[in-house]
Amino acid sequence: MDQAQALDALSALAHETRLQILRLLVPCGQDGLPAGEIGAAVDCAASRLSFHLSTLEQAGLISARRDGRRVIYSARRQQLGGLIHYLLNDCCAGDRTVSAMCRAELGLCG
Amino acid sequence: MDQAQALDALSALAHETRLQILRLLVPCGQDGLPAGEIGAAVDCAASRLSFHLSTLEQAGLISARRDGRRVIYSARRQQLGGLIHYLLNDCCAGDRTVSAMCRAELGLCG
DNA sequence: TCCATAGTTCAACTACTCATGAAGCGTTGA
DNA sequence: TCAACGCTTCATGAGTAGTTGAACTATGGA
Repeated sequence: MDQAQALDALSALAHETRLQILRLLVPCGQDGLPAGEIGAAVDCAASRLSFHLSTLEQAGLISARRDGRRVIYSARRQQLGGLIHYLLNDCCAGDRTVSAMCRAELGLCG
Repeated sequence: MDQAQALDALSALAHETRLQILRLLVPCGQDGLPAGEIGAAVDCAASRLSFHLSTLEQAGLISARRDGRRVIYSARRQQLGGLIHYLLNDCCAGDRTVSAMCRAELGLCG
């Protein structure tokens, strides 16, 4: 992930509804959720939801596939990992204070 | 860090100049850099720079102190770590794919 | 006290993002 | 083939973020 991609991803995440959508989709893995269920969960009108989903998709953070008349969205977890990787490595240059904050989450020995 | 703080931080980071500023400040640690040097490094007019610095400061990502007639800015690395922690833990719920992407940066044994 | 330096704040403008409702497109079942 | 469903796209308007240059504040030195 380069700076331009990271900026796209950060912009996409910097919105309450879209962050909510991602938090909803990550645990669902590859199965994902249809747009309608996402809209109900985040209490969002169809057209607005579609806008937010397309923003997330353009940023590479989610992907869509059609299943009959429904469209299933799922989180692209590699891209999310890539963003965090970018923040840690390229942006924070492996800074000790920053990385120490993250170790507990990753079951580390360091 | 809660969702509101994370959203502030993400918004602040989602701008090329501000991301550049942070990448500049992190390696400087507590010493930080005066506004003038930051402006020269990121090629940014004074008033615009001041605007971006205040955005980063309001988001809690940098802090300012006066030194004579200069104002020294330094990265608040704990907040940066907190944001990454939030993305890993609260947003991605410790997802395996996401955390695997980050392990290499942290010198992990897992 | 006066001037120069270092930054910040303000006002005006531009550009972009977001929300809304209506119209449109693709799919399914009668 | 027609209506219903699920979702997307479009047009519009409101609000917000970003840029610019001028004016302002604070500090230090002559």
